[in-house]
Amino acid sequence: MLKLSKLTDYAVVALVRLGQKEEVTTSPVLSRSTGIPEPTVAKVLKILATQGIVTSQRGARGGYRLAHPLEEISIATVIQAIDGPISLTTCVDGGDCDARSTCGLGGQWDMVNAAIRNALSAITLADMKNHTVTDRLGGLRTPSMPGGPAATA
Amino acid sequence: MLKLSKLTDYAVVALVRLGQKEEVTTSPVLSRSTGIPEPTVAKVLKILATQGIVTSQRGARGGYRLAHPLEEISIATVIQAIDGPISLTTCVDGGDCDARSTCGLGGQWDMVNAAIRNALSAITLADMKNHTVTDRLGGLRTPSMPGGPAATA
DNA sequence: GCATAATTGGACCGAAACAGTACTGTTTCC
DNA sequence: GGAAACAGTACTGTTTCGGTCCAATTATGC
Ligand code: FES
Ligand code: FES
Repeated sequence: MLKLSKLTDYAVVALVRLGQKEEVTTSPVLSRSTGIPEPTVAKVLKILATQGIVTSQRGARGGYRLAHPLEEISIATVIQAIDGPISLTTCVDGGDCDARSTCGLGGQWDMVNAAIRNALSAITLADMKNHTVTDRLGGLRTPSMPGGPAATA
Repeated sequence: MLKLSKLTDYAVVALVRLGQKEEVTTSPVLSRSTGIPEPTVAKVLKILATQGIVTSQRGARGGYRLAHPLEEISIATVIQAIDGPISLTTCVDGGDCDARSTCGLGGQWDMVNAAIRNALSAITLADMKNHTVTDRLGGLRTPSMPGGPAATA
């Protein structure tokens, strides 16, 4: 369905909320603040900590804190942290595709991957917080897009 | 992992290959030509037929043919045909998100969805065939991943 | 210095979606 | 009438995802 995992959704919510606090924040507090179930938000924070997006402080009086300001964290970064690398197809530069020799379009998917990655990198968490979408997305237009109503059926 | 299904990959390969033939082409021929297993390519073609991307001719001497020229079929169209709608998060306009009231970022994901959809719509199957990437992607620049202009505020 | 409590870290398990396969039915040409 | 090819449906195995539980670590308080 080309939808990112719910964990990523939660991650963005938690990060934005975390960006509004200066102090270190614990998982239960963040859970109460966001409405996300405690174990889940804990897991998300854990992953984000391993990826260096948030810094963690273990032990009592511990918690999490943003490693970078909210404006410098792009959606792509969060997605890559949670969902793994953004590579739409299996036949990327690695190449475990079985039909690579015959398919004709060698590694042409990389172009698509780059396009998506750019689109995702252009949006930061600060843009999500308050929808001050600048005109940075102005270059992205939707062109024609055929195949709507099942022309032949 | 934010990767589209393998079926979609196969669909693009099959469609590009189909675009190189003027005649109707059968599933087994297409399978041999692309290296995709027969049953799988048949399934993909079937789905594409229901979505109106290819037209089918039943009976003996039947087969499939492109419904539109290769240049008019965007990647987004194929993805939507196979994988369903492109909606990255569960909390889109529908709104079955459980944390909508507390999360703060109302329906801000729609912006992200639109960005991806546009990026995907900007690439056609013809662009995949021979990497004649026009300057259509000129608008998609990689904006210095973290810490871009941060034009918000 | 030691016990205690709070909090993160990593591992485990069940569930759901996905990919692939097989079968049966309908349509068309020879 | 027979054969070839698409159409639709159903089933099964696999993988990934979402969620939960227990162990390691650190600050606090006595
Ligand atoms: S389908 Fe994977 S390389 Fe072409
Ligand atoms: S997380 Fe779904 S609406 Fe905010």
